[in-house]
Amino acid sequence: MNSNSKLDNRDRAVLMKTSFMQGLSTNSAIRVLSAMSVLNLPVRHSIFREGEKAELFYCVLSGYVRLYRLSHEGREADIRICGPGDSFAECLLYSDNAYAYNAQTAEHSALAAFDMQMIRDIASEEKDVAQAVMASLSRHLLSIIDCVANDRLFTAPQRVANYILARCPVDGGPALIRLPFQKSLLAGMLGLAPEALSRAFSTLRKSGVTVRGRAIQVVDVANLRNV
Amino acid sequence: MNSNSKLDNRDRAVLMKTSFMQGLSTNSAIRVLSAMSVLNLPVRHSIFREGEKAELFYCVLSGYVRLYRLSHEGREADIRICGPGDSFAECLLYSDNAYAYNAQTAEHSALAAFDMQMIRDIASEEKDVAQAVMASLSRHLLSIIDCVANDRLFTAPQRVANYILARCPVDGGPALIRLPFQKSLLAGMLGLAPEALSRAFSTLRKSGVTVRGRAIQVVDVANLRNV
DNA sequence: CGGAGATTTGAGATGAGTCAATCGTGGTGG
DNA sequence: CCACCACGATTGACTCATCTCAAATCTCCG
Repeated sequence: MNSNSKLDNRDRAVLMKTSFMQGLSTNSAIRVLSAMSVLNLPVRHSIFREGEKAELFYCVLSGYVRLYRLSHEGREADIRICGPGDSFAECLLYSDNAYAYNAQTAEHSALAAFDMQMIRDIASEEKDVAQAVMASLSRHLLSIIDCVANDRLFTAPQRVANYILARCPVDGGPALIRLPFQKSLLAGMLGLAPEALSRAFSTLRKSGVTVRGRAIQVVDVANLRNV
Repeated sequence: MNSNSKLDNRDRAVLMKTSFMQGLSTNSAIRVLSAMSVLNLPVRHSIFREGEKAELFYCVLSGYVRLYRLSHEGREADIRICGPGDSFAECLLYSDNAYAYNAQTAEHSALAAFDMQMIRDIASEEKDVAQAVMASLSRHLLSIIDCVANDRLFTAPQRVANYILARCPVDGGPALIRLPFQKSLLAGMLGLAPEALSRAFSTLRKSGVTVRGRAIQVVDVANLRNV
């Protein structure tokens, strides 16, 4: 199950477009790749648990990964959903050495796993690698700031509308988008119970949002912005 | 009001203990200091607004700074409260060039303001500066992850108990701590309305927490952990 | 000591979670 | 190709947490 494998062409293409690896010099890219190996994991497979010693960080090549925390009573709260191109746990490169949350695959997924110590060493020698780390950290910080602000400012239907709008290619008129994953994942991502997401969708029906399976149809994007 | 001034001894001591500046070589520290100036700002003074072009990032030397976002209808949500030693807006060093939130002083405060472009240049030449930036970003990312997880997993009294426990010097028995700022700031920090914080404190009374002004008394720290 | 601002308290409204039952759907195997 | 099964999604009923508004009280600063 937990098979290590060579980097195939598709994975390589995704990896090089990652915010972490894009823009690296050839030399740096080669060095970074030598600190990496590929994992192919089945659905719902634990990648690491909170508190474990952190020796690897990851980039998602395909599939989706759920980062979450547990409460004492066993309730789960999602912190971030990572899709192709996203990296996670790089925040531990220059900080604590224990993972701060649990990570598990939400689908069958391919991951690039980087050896932290090796990347630390490379980053201290290659400026562009250090810069890539900083860019990646900055991006995450900004996206999680959005998450806090959304949680605190908006209701469930508003957060769902925001999510839809952020993925609509157009500024006005009709749009049709497809969820890249199950609704229960989206619910966790928005900090909602699945039932709450469902109700949010049905609230949005009167704003011109129709949901059928993973397909979401918006009558008028401009109108949805008023929610 | 917005007076620039020289770095006095107390400010200098705080600045050098910042996660951003501690551990820098003498040479790097000198270069970084040359990219910095000190601001003395009165209470409730806007430092920057969301969307403005970002040319400076900051370290708090004394006082407190509130980072927050506004909803369309004008409601405010705090994202982070920064105290002495904390830095903010460094996440824009290698990312967007517009501030992602509003910042205002919550008290009369002294700030160190760093020129982003100059720090970027220095970081590309001095490894230890780049490393300091990464360490600072990592720390923030981890702390805001805690914030999301707390919001999503815990109720108001639990979040307040967590806050108190994190500041108790002892593991068990009685403890006495002092809030470093107004309760309304703490409320925003925990994602609560001031009324909700007040009610949370009164809920915690039966767990041995007594509040008088800014003084918080805990009968038995070990017991509070059960909340 | 006075007064502005902060905090507390009460009452009511609302958003979201939980539990349970039902519905739909996609995948599997006959 | 169809029937069935398992799991995800939806809906309803209810509970609980937190917000809002308003009034009363407290506290700290000048």
